[in-house]
Amino acid sequence: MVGTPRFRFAPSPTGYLHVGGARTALFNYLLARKHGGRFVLRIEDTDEARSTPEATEQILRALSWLGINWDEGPGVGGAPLEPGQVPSDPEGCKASYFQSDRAPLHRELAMRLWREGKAFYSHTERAGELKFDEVHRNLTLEEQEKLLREHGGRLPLKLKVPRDQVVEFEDRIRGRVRFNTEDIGDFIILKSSGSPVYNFACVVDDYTMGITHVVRGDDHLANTPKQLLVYQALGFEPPQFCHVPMILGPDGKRLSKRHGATEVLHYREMGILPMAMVNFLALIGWHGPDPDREEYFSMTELLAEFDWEGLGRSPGVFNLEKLLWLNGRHIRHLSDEEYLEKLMPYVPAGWRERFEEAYLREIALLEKERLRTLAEFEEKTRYFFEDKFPFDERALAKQITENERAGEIFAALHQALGELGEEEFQSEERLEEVLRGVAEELGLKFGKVAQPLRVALTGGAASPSIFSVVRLLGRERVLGRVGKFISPQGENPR
RNA sequence: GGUCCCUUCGUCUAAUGGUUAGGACGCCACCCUUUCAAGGUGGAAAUGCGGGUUCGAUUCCCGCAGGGACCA
Repeated sequence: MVGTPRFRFAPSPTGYLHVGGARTALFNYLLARKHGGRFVLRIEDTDEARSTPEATEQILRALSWLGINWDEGPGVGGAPLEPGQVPSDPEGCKASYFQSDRAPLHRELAMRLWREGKAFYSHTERAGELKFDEVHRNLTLEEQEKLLREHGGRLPLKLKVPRDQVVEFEDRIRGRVRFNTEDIGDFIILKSSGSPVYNFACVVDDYTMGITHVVRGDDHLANTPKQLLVYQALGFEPPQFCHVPMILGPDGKRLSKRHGATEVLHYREMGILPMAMVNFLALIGWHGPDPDREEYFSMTELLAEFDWEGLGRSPGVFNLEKLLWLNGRHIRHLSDEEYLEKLMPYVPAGWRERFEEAYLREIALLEKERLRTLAEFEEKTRYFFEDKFPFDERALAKQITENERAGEIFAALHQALGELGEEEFQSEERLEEVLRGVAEELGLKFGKVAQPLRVALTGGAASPSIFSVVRLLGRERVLGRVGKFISPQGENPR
């Protein structure tokens, strides 16, 4: 099939989009863009019991959040399929991107296989009871109709799989892969309820949607020979397959909930930037052409550099630390304006109401170098917005309650800072002068004064520049907070 | 249990029939510094095991082990 390459991502809406699925979607998206192709999104909602509209909605939202936009799929082109529509009308068959809409087509083609003697009814419902059903697969159509009637029209339809044949294909990542049909056996394509089985619906849809490249997780590798047999029976030309390795949890097992968040949208709540997530996912199972290149990628850079060549074959462990690091890189890479815009949803509404935008902005920019996630902002800057904020026990002990000179230091600070007017509080230069003066006066290194002050003002041992903190907090709040610690020894003897 | 897939620092990965096995996260140290970050410099850290083929294997082949997936 020459022409525009067509890639697809086909999730089942039985739950949220997890990171493994997101990565598969991303690879397809990048490959489609790279090769001037189309990226198709198909919702495989054939499992009626477990599929929900909410899950579909969630998946679409997650993909959109990541910036993985589909050229065709829900909301983009398409209409429900007419009952009985067959692939003589290929455009029409692309019409619906919900697999459930396509059931008539699946049934139609399954029946065609039956009429052609390539599929048969069997009452050994449970697959695997016997690999090859030598009795039923050899019945004539008439005999099968009779059998079907005897079972009230409810029998599964199985594909008649040729015996002792090698099914092989060229996988884009793994090279030649071979299976023997003796290990596969006849398998169900239509359940007794009349609904198609995954391996059948998938083939019909991929083919009728004109998919040329099937890039999916290698958990599907063992499905591929079965699908190839379906292509063969239907007389359809198969697409090119590419099985990407899976993403594992830190214990080397398939990534699952017990490893922490596997839900893509959960990372949005954590304050991960979508582009950081994309960057991170791209780096599992793929590497760029230049091994010494830094690992930061923008979408533009990914689109330029991503290709088949960099794809690897061994599974990768999801490394949260690296994601957080990359997220920090992406945060710092944002322009100030972009950063502020992206940060705002993570700033408590009350803070935005009660404080001036300029104040918020300054604090936000002070933290820009320090954040690994946007959600961290709230806990890291609470002392700027609330008078009640938590104290780090160890810092409090070290710098204040167990510091013999704390009372003296705070008295001197209170005295010296108290002498400054509101205006002088706005000059970090002036503040530095005064604070260094206090240290000198007490015969202490500057840090010995700055740290207790930092703890008193922020509750912790780490913060932006102490001068910025003092300035932004302002005279009143600084004197208030310092005042409380003037005689800690007296109040709180150790 | 059957079939298939995978195996380089803790993790993501690069490379080659001959290299000091490279980069990145994390870790450690140092620099910067009022702290924490950020940034910079340096360091520790890997070819699963056993056989072959070969002058030489981490690379090719075979077994094993471990992990994973699918089917049951």
